[in-house]
Amino acid sequence: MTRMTNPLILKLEQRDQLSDEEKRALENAISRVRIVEADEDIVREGDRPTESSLLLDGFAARYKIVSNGRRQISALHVAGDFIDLHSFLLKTMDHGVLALTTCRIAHVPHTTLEKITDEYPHLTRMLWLNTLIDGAIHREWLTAMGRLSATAHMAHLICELFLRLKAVGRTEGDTIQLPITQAELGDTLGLSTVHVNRVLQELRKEGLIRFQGDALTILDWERLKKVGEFTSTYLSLQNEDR
Amino acid sequence: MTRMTNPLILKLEQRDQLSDEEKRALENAISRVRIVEADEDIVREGDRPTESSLLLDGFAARYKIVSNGRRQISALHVAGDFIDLHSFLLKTMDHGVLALTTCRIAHVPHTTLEKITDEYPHLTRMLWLNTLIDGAIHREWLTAMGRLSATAHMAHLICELFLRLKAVGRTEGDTIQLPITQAELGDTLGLSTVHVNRVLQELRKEGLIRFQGDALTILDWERLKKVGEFTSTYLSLQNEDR
DNA sequence: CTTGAGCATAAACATATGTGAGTGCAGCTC
DNA sequence: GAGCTGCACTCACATATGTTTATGCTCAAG
Repeated sequence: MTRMTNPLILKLEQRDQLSDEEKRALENAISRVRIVEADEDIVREGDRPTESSLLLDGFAARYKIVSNGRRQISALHVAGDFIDLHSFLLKTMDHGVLALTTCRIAHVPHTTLEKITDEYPHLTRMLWLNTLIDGAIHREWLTAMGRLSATAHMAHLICELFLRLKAVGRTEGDTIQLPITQAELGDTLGLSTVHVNRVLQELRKEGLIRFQGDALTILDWERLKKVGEFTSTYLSLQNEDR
Repeated sequence: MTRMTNPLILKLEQRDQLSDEEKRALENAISRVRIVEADEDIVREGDRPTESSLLLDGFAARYKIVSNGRRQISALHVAGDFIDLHSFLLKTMDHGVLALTTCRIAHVPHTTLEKITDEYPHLTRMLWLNTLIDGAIHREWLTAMGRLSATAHMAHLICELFLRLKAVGRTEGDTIQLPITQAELGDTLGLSTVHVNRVLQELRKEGLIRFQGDALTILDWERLKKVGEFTSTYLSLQNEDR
């Protein structure tokens, strides 16, 4: 495998400086890299992992199945996301994580994480920050789900994904690769597949996006933001002392 | 004020042991206590707090207002909850926090939190855990909002609040004091006030709850859990080494 | 004792979104 | 190149939930 910047480091460095020692500690934390194929579980509900999974490449979704078989996706993960860092302290997974595409995953043993919390306070805060941003995204999704129309909600999600992918260098101009089916989008937004389709058509008709195959292009960022009532504050994209 | 167990310590000790030194560090972290009246903001969106607020008594809500004036509540907080611990690292508040009742609030300066992360790794992990549980609750709410019926969602919320209040000794038998209006419940569940009323009537008619004034009594826990598809795993109520 | 505010409740009606069933295309496999 | 399979996409119809407006309680203020 070619040596390239770990996307987690890329992600954290947008929020605060990391010392060389901290970066080394992170790089060394990775014990092994694994490939998970699309539609396979990366972690299952009820598992008690002894290591956490860092997504190096691909798309993954945290999800939960409810009684009538319906599924809700509570988070979408992209390169650089520490998928189940929370299992380090929460111990038991209360939801599963699914690979939406082929995923390249690095593993960090919980014992290593514990050592980091013992020895690197600032790096610990940065990992904590990472989970706090996940929480902020959850809150934003709750607001969008509860109080925005389906169309606005979809626009919001697209804005968010674009910025998150941009933060880890995964955009090409105004285009992102979004290899997610409409059914999966429905499970993310809490909508039916049919309605996802209607909503996407509307965004297309309004000239806000183009979405063919996996390539999603943002045609009018300002209007898309407005439709989705999107502000990026919650993503904490500023570099600050933390 | 009478000296009584800090509800945060109570809350954390359900999840793992705290040493005397850690408890002392927590007690000492509190710089001043303040009363906030019902319907006042505790923190406002856009604020950059230099201290975090710990709720000692009362009910508070994290909320966000969207364009047409509608409001979404993304979290309900009870005694022992560290309302905006995340502002320690996220810096800028992306939402406001409102007192739903008169609230007694302790303040912990961010500088003190930083010192704790430098000196008390295990206590740091416990505070981190605290924010992780908030995140787990967010995910659960997302699932309930996206994929449960309004009635099930309400039942779910009631189950959760009951257990969370029980964990800090705020239940009397099967009854909790829930001084929250139906409009506020609507903003929490993403429903209209009218529909909240319908749904509560249904739960009453089914003999699952009694809810008069502020007193909410659970009449049939098992059936309420079933209706709300509630499992408590996500609340991490087990004591474990963390 | 009256007034008014804030809520819970109600009924009639409106609509965003869900459901079920089906079509057609693009890319695989054999 | 025939036949699958997985998706995007459509249409007709169903329904959960929202909206508007109004009523009546309860409790505090005067």
